[in-house]
Amino acid sequence: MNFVQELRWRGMLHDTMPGTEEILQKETISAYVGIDPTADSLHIGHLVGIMMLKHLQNAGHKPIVLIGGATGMIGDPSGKSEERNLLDEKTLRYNQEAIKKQVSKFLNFDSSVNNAAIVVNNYDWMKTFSFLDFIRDIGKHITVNYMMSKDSVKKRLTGETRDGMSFTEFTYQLVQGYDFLYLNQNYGCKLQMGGSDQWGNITTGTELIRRKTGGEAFAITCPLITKADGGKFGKTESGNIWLDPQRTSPYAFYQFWLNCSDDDSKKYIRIFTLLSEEEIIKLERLHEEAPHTRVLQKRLAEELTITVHGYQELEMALEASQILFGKGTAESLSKLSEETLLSVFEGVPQCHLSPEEFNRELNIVELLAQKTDIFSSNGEARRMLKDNGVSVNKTKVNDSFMITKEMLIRDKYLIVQKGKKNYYLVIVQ
RNA sequence: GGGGAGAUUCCAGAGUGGCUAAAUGGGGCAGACUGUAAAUCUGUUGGGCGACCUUCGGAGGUUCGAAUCCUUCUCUCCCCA
Repeated sequence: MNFVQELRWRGMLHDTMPGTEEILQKETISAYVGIDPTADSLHIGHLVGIMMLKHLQNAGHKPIVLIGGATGMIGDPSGKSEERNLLDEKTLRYNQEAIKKQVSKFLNFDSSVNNAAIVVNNYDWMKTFSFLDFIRDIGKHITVNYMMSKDSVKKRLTGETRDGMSFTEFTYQLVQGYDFLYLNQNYGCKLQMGGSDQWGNITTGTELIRRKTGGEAFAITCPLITKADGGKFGKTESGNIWLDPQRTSPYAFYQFWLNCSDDDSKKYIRIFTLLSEEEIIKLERLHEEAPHTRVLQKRLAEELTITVHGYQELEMALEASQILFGKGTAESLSKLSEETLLSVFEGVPQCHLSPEEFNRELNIVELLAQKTDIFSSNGEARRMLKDNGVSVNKTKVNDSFMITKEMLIRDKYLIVQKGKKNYYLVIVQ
């Protein structure tokens, strides 16, 4: 199976430029995907692009990860993002290294392989490119008419909201187009891949290459990842799901995938794992037979947690899930060793209290809203208590509940739950 | 430079002197049901136990009383030159 076919059955193919499949068959090429270095970690929204590169590399081609140090400062007009901040070079390099480290869990960077992945940063070639040079050497080749016809631009000018658009944003596609040209000339890169929202930007690049050098260049886009309920993929109440364990604990990461809806997990397992088609179909059949066992979600969560965090962290996440969602009781919690307890609750918000607070009995409302910031106001805490939404050490409590020293697990810990899934660890010391 | 429209609680969007902490929808959170799912239903969504306090772009003013009227400032969008 070739690369394009692979993407197709996995539901990762939205559009290709004519000739793309042929050139991939005919020769070994290099292709790139761009990533904005806005943080020192990737989040799971970046994973689709990475997986495209992964399949590309598996098919024998050379993947290039382009860090958008320059373009990231401008901001794509199609995104609803606020004004971008200028990253200083030090932060930029730091983020780049961090991102490379994460990407290397997926792609092979071993330079002894002839299709080893590489990371480049467009800041390196943009920083010395003067405005005058740019408009003369690059801007000349693309007409404003052409640029205006892009959806991302049109939407801003004539769409419902008519936001208007700064010149800077308008320039974006040209800068991204130049990246492609640069990579084409310096790395022989003939293909750019990205989300379907990138189509316009990518074709500006291929157009630029054709007009300036007469060279050939191609595009592949994948559908934007959606959720069955229409929500934005990769976001939870608490924000992005990051690959960095400091930002999203392996437990939370595992839980994210485990909580996917049935429909979504069918899609995601194709996109985010390397399982074969036969195996996925087999898993789906198992899932149909006994949906409640969530075969697909479990496998998806396991595969990804292993790739990103490793076996050991997966074990930990499984154990934590067992304790938090199994038939955990106050007793089972108190039986845990301190070490296990802490590892289970790693990544769970923690609050610290001094033992003096417990010299007398402490009212639950006071604890939740004043001593800690589990709730932002007394009223909210009371409301939630009244609605039967708060548990202490796995036991539901009401608003007259008093906390005593004796309730502390190992004389130090108190497990507070807001609803079913939101845990808080109160540490008394 | 000229003209017009607008800025409301997380978002969208009603409200044009007292009955308005502010309709409705979305989103969030919780409860029931369940598979730690989806769908559905229910409750809740400024703070305070309460008397009350703080909110409708900013600042002043009119009034017994203002999100609503006036003045001024800031910002956004549209149209004309």
